[in-house]
Amino acid sequence: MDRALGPLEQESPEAAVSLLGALVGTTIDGATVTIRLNEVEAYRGRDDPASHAHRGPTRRNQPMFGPPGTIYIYLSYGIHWCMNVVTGKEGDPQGILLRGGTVVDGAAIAEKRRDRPDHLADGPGKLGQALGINGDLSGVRLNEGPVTLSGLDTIHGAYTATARIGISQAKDRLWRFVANTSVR
DNA sequence: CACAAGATTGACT
DNA sequence: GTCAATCTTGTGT
Repeated sequence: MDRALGPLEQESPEAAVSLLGALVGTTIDGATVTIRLNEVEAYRGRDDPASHAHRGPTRRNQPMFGPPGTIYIYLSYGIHWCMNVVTGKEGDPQGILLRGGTVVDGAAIAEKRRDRPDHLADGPGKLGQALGINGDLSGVRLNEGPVTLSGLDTIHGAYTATARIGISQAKDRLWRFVANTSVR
């Protein structure tokens, strides 16, 4: 694995914190969009009822069982492509849902994809749309193709841990991490 | 094969 | 605050 992705070998709740302030990007058809992450959520496997991997491997969640640094993309509500970064040990399904961030490069491209000038990546579906991703990229490795991740080792500011959003199970686990506004 | 639910968003009242 | 859109996936018959 790319040495810069070392933090992804940790358990997903710990790795999630290292993603705050990191830069995720795509280069598709020559167009690059880069987003600084400020909101992420950790998911695990068998022990996490809210996880897509809770009931074992399926065609969809297969990438979650891959090595850290793999990306897992799924279609939410039949409409939105959402992206996860796989962490932990290969075979032990864990992932981090990228819920939000701010566009720091390629804003014109993101605005065109979103068809609006604001709210470019303040939500998992919006972030996916701004990056221009789809299911074809699920299972691809970070920094070995069109999807990049950097800045994991950067010292970031304070953050807040809250319950995850939109789930009906395991609501007591505070695995949603949001960078405090001062560091955005 | 049938069907219910879903890691969301945006428009509308 | 409320609610429809939209369709894949997973599970059960």
